[in-house]
Amino acid sequence: MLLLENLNPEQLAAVTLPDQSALILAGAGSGKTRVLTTRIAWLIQTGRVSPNGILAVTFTNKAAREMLTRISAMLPINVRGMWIGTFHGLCNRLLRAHYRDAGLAQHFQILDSQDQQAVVKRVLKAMNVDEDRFPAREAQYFINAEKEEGRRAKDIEIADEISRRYAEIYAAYDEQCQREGVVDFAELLLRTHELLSRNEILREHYRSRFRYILVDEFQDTNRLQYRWLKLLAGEDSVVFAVGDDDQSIYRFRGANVGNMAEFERDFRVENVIRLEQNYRSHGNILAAANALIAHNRRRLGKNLWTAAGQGEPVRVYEAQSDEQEARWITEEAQALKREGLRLSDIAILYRSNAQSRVIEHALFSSGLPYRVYGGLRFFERLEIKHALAYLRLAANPDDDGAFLRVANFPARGIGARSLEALQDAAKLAGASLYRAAAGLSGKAGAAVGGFVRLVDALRAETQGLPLPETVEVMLERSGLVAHYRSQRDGADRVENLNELVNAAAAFVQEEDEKDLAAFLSHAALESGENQAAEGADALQLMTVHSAKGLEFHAVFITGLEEGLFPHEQSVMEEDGLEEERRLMYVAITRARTRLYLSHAQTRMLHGQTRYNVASRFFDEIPGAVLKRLTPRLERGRLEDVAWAPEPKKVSASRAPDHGFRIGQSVLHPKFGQGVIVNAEGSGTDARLQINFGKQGMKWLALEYARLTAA
DNA sequence: AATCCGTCTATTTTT
DNA sequence: TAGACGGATT
Repeated sequence: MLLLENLNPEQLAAVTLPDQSALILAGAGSGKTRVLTTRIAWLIQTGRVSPNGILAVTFTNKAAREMLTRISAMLPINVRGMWIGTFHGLCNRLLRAHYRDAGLAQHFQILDSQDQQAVVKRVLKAMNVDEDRFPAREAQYFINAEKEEGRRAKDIEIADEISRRYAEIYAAYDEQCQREGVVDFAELLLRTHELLSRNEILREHYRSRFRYILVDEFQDTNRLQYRWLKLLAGEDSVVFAVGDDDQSIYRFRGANVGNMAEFERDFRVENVIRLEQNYRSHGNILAAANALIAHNRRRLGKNLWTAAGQGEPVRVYEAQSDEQEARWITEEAQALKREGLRLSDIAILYRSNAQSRVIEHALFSSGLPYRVYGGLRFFERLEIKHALAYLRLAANPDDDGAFLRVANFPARGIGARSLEALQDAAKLAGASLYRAAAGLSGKAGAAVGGFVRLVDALRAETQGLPLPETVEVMLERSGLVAHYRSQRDGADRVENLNELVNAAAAFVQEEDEKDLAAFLSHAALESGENQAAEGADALQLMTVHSAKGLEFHAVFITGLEEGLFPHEQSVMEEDGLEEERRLMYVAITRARTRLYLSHAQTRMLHGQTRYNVASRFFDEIPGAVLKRLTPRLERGRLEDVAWAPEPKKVSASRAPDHGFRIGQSVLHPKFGQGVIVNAEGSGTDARLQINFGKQGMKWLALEYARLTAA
């Protein structure tokens, strides 16, 4: 069969598995997506199932789109019948279809994290909660965590005053959302789960429809998502779960790798297939990755191999400072460019976003084009949020969040006092702001009344209009475009607002949907491109997390220092170090042919200079695959975190006369390798504070300590 | 209603 | 260092 050509034996076995649930351990670069999509195509082509019987779940819209495109390329069928999407997207689809059974408003809106936080804040204020003791951030986290455990406010075990209060906040928050007809991300999943558990007819309907369920990135599923799958699959569906425990890097947002083991048990998995042949990286790179990840204890076990040769060694660079590291990256990238490499095939990775600044600075000075991933995305921009708020009010006037956002934007004389009066009235009546507005009198009533009429007019005028025109009318009538046009630096925002019209047009065309509510949920569920894609060939700067799933010819992993990578906060956490190591594993396996690892002795962090020791990950990679580009500064192995406290400034007027400087590596006959982190005194009084890593931090008198420069 | 200023904080991120 | 936020000021 044409479909199955060029699959390796393991891939073939996975694709053609008989009707039993299976777990596919797919290593980095092992052709995971290919297996997933070919499996679907094979199921359909061999007549095991019609497209209608397929449910495929992914984590990102990007992955879902990719799957869809690949399948349509393989099969001459209409892919519309298949349900392929993210957990949230699929839940949204289900809830829209059964909103009444789910107890939701017909045009319920979806809150993104920002919106959710705003609702939480409003609830806290209305409850008169002390926001120092119960910060909105914490409350939001609490609510989401509880929802992900499948618990409602009433299910929470009250242990103390604090948990009692949080449970109350949770309850009030849910009531508020219900009143407004809005739903947060976790709610989409929980609501669907509750709907299907409660409603046997619906449950059986979907169970018998989706005979084949496929899950991508299974290691990233959280508890609720897993329960959701179990509920939907029932006894008879065949679940094909693809994942890689070694690439589980999202524990902090609820991902539960344990789901993999649980899946094996719950679904009586007899087939665990390992895809270990890597088609991406050269031998040395894989050797580094394998050796590193072998240091983790909790693994399902897997070893990548490649038919390609050893390739180049992994290059290691030690810089004096973060700035020098950045300059070196720039030079090296320029050299690669001269060799003919496309800049977009070079990635510069870091553990945390703050690290990008120095690098950007160096790149900017050198004139090398680059693109930074992360940051604000299209639908998260303020002007877009404002525009969407008008649309949301047109679709669902009870959306208080949207109401508050734009009632006085652009300014129309509705001040804080008017809004407070309105909120009081709404609270008293147990109604939304929009509905309470009618009962408001006086000056406030007049101004608010004007806004309500605007919303009504907007709804009336856009009735029956095509979506893009609805957006256009809204932009004009709301006064948003006029407002930004009059601002000196509003040009970009006006441009973005116009872009929203295009987004609506694209949505109508691609999704074959013309409903405003559908467009709004699309906006919430798919927050859009991370940054306008610049056509120019540019270096790719991103965190290791966002590099997952990507590959590059050359990869720089920067800031490989204790405290940074592995991050100091993770080292304290249970299992934190193992996750950092998986993160490093993900970073390494992004590279096809060239890999650079770099670290700096000195780094500016939070406005203070820190003296960092090289990451322990260097010690976990065999020296044979490494090639040092800088003179070797061998240092003690670090089992625990070690970094410098704040150094005292050595004033220039009393420059030390002993020749040692802060940040320098030294050798001590008893304590071994260390880094000077502080110094005081001079001459025979000179004392140095040295970080000996595992041996600890010591103050030594220079006169007696037999120190040598390392 | 807009702006200024001091305080606080500071992994990782998708939906 | 630098951004976000809340409170106070103009």
